Amino acid sequence: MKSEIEVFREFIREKGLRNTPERELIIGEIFATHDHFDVDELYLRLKRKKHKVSKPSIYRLIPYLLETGLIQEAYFEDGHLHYEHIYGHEHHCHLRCIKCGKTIEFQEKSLIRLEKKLAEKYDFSIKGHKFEVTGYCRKCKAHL
Amino acid sequence: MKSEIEVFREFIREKGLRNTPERELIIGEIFATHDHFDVDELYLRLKRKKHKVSKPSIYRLIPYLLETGLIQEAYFEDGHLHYEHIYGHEHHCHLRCIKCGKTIEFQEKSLIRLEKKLAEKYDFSIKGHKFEVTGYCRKCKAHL
DNA sequence: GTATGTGCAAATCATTTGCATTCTC
DNA sequence: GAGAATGCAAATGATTTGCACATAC
Repeated sequence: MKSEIEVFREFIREKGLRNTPERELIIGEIFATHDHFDVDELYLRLKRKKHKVSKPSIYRLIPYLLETGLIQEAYFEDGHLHYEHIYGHEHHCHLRCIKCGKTIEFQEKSLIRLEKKLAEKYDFSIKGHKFEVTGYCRKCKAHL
Repeated sequence: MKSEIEVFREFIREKGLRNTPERELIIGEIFATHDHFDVDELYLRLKRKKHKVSKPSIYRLIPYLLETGLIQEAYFEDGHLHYEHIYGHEHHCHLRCIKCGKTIEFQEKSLIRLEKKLAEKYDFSIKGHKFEVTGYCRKCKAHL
């Protein structure tokens, strides 16, 4: 399987754009942990490692990463979007605690079937889906 | 079935808060159409009808409406949240066109079963779910 | 060499907040 | 009459943009 960077380089080449060390640093950092991320947090992680990358460069890169399918929007919370890298993962959904933010990822093949059914019924060309279940985790529901 | 306003009045009373004509106007406007709404659009709709309601009043009301379950967040798009009224509707999910924004609502009982399964498996107390399928509608996929 | 990408600072846009005033209970 | 809610204007925070400079191709 191609690495994330290779996928991105190919995309850049096909589009006639230019690659830069900043972009590779950002992508490297996104894939450095399994966690979800948001722009500010990603920026701080890069800064901590003494990498000189500005926030606008991150904001400008995100649409391309979405387009390549390397990342996707995960959820909107605390006034901003949170993303996750999906390249190399199976598609998954989220079970998220409203109180502490704990997130569990799970796979659900039945949703793919449902997607196909909808595509047919409504004559849509499906690009993806987001299934988010919210509630209280074991610990938090005990203290409600 | 109680009207939306009655539900809200009851909530206000129980909480020891105060009701106002502004709040009733906002709620009335939210339920005046079947469409989704966002704050700015709702504000303009009220303005057009010569109703004097400020945006902060809308913003301050929304958390209460979410708490009563009269409305819910529908999706984040164009830099802000979109809501929909759900009181009196069956729970539904969205199929949305990425290009033109056309949205189809559909019901899916199987998701409730899935929710229950997850609740058991991960020991969560489930509050709700959001299932959003995105793609291109018939018209838009023709012009890709 | 060209024109894309970068960082900075300023602008924009959604949302929140402080505050004086008004209104509900 | 006390405390909530309102509207306004200012503050905040996320994101975007203009621009001069750097650099990838």
